[in-house]
Amino acid sequence: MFALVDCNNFYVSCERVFAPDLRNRPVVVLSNNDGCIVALSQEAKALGLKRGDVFFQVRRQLEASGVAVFSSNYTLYGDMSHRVMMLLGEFTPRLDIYSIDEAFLDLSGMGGYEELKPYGENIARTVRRGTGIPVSVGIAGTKTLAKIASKFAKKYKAYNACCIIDTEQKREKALRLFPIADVWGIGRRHSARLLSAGVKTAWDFTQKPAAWVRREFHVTGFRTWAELRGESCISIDELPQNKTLCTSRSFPAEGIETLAVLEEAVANFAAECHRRLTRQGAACQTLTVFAHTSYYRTDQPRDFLQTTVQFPVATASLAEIVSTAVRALRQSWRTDGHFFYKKAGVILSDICPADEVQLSLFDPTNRRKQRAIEKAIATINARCGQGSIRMAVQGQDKRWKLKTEHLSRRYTTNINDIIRVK
DNA sequence: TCTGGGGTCCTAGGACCC
DNA sequence: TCTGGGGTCCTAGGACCC
Repeated sequence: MFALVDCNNFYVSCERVFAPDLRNRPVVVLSNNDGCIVALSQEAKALGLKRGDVFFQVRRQLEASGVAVFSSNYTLYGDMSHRVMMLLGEFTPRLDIYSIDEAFLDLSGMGGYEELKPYGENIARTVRRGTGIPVSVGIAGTKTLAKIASKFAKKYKAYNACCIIDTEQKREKALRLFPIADVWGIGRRHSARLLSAGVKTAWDFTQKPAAWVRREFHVTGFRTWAELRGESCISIDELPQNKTLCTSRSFPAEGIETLAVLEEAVANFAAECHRRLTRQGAACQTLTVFAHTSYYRTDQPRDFLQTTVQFPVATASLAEIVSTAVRALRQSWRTDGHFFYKKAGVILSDICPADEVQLSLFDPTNRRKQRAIEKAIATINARCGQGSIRMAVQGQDKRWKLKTEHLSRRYTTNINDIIRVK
């Protein structure tokens, strides 16, 4: 059996933990740059607001309805996520962290309903008590069915935060109620095609012949079909390793027009990529830098820069990654025009474990010395805060900084922001 | 004025090998 | 008239997820 634990309206719930007056009030959380809505409370959904709504277009409506608005505070959400996952880790030796707000637990060896139901309820209670975050738990024999069970647990209060699909009768009943478009693995395209084939619910899909599903929806669709029928095809992945790693941002207002400012931004993106790369104990062989103008502006010249560089030997070095990114940007910078770059980013790919790097006979770099320096930097940054030591090209003033006009405090990660109880 | 940021997997088709 | 059979690797693009 698998359990899927899903945090309810995660970003909104994180904000509510530290601002209890927001309970029962409509709340939305915005994307970077306060661009669009990425998370909403139930009350906000009831007002007709949707994920993806563009902030400046719905701003008046938000003000008129008294909706609480937050810029996204990833420092807070990341830390809260970590706390939730730590608690979940105590319930199973095999935890599969699927996203910032979801994780699968391997419950193999557990007993029947009488044992699972209190166990699931206990998971929800423990997370709620330990972090303040409400969660929904779904338990079933496949990951796809567990996802469906968690949706029922979230929707109907009577489940007491834990829904279990453990018999054929319950499976059929659940699938007959479940719209095909909401199934994990069925996106907009597939659901449109399924609807035109007369498939409205998850149950309808399971009644289609295997050969048709395999032909029309390839192996991924076929796996979803089999999982819905109770055959487990997607296993627990305890240590997912990134295959690519990307740090990118949109810039506020007009964007960036000078190379110096863009260089500083790209250097910081590269440093962030490096931080995430080394946290996984990995190295990368390929680096890509890109920058482009706004897709929405038709009145300005457009441009898309992209340069990819192969490292001679896979690297995990801050200096090498940052300097290579900056060099790649300079290389692709155009001098024959004047552009306002609205977004830029750094992508690391061909990622492998740092201790499996293929060395080169002709590599002139002193890797041992380099590793010692990197280790010292990492130690100091861990002790004194990220960015205490950084590359000079990363700059100080962050001229490319994001717009975050509705940011909450870093309640859990900065001593100056800690909540005060009077 | 203003429109997010991060991933994975699969397939088809081209280029190449014997 | 009639153009083999078996592979690998790479890339672009599509579909999906949160």
